[in-house]
Amino acid sequence: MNLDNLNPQQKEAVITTEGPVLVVAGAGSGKTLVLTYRIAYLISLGISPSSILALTFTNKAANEMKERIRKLVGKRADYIYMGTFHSIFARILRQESNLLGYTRDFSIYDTDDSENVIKAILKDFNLSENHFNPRFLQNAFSKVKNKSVTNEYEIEKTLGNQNKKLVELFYEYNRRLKQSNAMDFDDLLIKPIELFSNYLDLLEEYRERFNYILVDEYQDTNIAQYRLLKLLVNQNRNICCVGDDAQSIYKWRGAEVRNILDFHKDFPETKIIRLEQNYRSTKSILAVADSVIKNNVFQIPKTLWTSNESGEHVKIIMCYDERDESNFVSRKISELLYSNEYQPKDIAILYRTNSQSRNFEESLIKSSIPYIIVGGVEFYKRKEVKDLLAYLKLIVNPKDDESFLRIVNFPARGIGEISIATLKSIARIKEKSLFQAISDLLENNEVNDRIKKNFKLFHDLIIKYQSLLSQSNFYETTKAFVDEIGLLQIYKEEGTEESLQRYDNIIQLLNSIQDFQSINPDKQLSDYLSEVSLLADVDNWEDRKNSVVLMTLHSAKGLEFKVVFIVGCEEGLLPLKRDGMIEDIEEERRLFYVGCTRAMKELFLTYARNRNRFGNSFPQIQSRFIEEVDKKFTKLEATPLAEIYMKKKSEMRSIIVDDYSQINEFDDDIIENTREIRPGTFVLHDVFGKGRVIYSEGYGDHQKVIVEFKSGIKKHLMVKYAKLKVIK
DNA sequence: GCAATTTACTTTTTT
DNA sequence: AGTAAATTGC
Repeated sequence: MNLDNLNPQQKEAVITTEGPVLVVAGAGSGKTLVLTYRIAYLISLGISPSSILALTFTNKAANEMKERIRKLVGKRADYIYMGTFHSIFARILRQESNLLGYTRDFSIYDTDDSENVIKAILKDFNLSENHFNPRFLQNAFSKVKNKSVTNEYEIEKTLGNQNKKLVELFYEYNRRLKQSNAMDFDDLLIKPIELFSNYLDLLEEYRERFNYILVDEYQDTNIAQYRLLKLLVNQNRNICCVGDDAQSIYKWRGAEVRNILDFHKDFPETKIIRLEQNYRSTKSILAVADSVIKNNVFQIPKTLWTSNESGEHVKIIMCYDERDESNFVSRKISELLYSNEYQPKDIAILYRTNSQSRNFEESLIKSSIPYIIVGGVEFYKRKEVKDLLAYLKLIVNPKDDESFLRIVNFPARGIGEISIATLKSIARIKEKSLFQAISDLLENNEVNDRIKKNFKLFHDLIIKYQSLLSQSNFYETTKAFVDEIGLLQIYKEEGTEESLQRYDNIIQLLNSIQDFQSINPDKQLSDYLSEVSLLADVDNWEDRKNSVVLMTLHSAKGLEFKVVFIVGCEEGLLPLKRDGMIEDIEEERRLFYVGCTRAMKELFLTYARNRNRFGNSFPQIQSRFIEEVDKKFTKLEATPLAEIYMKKKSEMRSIIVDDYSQINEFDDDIIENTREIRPGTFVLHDVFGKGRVIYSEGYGDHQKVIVEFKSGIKKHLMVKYAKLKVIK
């Protein structure tokens, strides 16, 4: 194998195949390259691909890596065990499920499902949700599992509050999941630990199989994952972990940077390799990122350097408000696209919270810039999608109470609150799942016939499709099922924009089932459901679409773009403040660092003077991270609106100190004016006819635009003289 | 039991 | 401001 295009450290990381290796890889230092080459190299040495276990952070990363390895070693790449911790161990758990008292068709509950289970428990225990916040409990339970603590005292300590009640609820929660033949995300990590600790011969089997273990994004593994790794590593101790403590951004989810620091304690013979040359970014971008991250006290000292050119200055832009901010970004993107230096897919807009995407969506539409939002209300969390999936889960796993409750009366079939309460009490007495308790309800003389009839219909429906599923392929069965309950018809008849969207989503879901079946002809419906539950937002993003990408800073981890906009760089937003508290300032700083280091050529940092939150506008202060940036590498700018606002504000201050009403009136005027003619606007010109504005600069009498007319010619015009009329 | 209206809550970040 | 939950009226 040819390793000539690797630098000495990268090469060492590739060819040190035996024994524990820790690769401390700075941002953009070719970490993915090293992992792909390392795996390909192992295979070229004659090592069986199926003895390689490669754990990544997202499915997307796994697929990309597999694709790249395939290019190097061909078909053999298909046999590598590669995927996220969750998906790999879900697969193993399905195989060994009976040892743990689950069936192979167990359901996977997402965070919302878990929260619903907790709500149901609180109700049954007569506890107020005000006193026991379900979301808090869900979070706390997850923490216990992430830390993989098992003894009661430790559980109590982790749950906090010295509250025995919480421990009781925790046990009840797990009991109910087990009874529903369901696992939550964390179970997918701790159940394997349980499995391997109880069945040592089985552990030995897996240890032998996975002779080479590789872990990507190691800085974001939690204690449970680390324990799992330690269990699986065999006497050869061929484990290679790649990570960067500066990019650890999932501490809130239980990730432990200590896993990096402590690695050599468990593996004293570890070879530590540092990758410090950055191949991705310009000097300016790297310098900006570095000047901020060095304010963190807790970090492994390292010097990331690059031989790339200095490049453009990093731009810091002050905006008036969030709409001005999104308009600026759209304007700038039009400009970048117009220069023909960049394509839409080269550009990313990164923000701290999903809710920030809305304004950008609006302004990008107005400017006719193709875009794609990664995340937000994810596809698989939408009501209609979850409903259909709940039906399928119930058909596959009749013990799944959560799915049962979700769809038992949707579409409406006359099974209301009272009917369900009756069924619940029967289920509790008989110690059966809700679905299984239906047959008991039907034989119960105290239940009236109307209720019985409704349950009977529902029961027969599910039974029918259970048997259909065993007879024909699951896509056909699902399709027939959707037709029978008239799901598509319901949304079609409603006819609102929202329900048509839902219609499309159901179609899309059916298509994805069909695709899954044709790609994996030997797999079952439960495999599909499992895969779908473990998809991340980024996994669904097809970058071939050539669109500007909008996503959270978290989702951007591991990706790179030629141009990056980090928006909303304001105190309270980035770093994010909640309940008046900033959770963990160093983690927020690392998040900012991750954002900056995604950029290859150009980086824009924007902030707004005012921002709407919960319907009210609040004055904002620029982020401390912007203060920390070494200004030698930046250029400070302001949007026209922000400039006028600042000027006006200082003038006003000298005249009337407290009367802000005049500022607001003034603001409305200028906002209206600059909004009218902007990139994307269609205009009519006396001489040139119809055209579209593709670039705009300046404001008022100084506003200049570039218009592309129908004839194809582009004109630079001063709005003041051009007498443009806005059309549509 | 169901649809329509009112109220409450939301903005962390995700497998 | 926008959405989900809760409450009311039929």
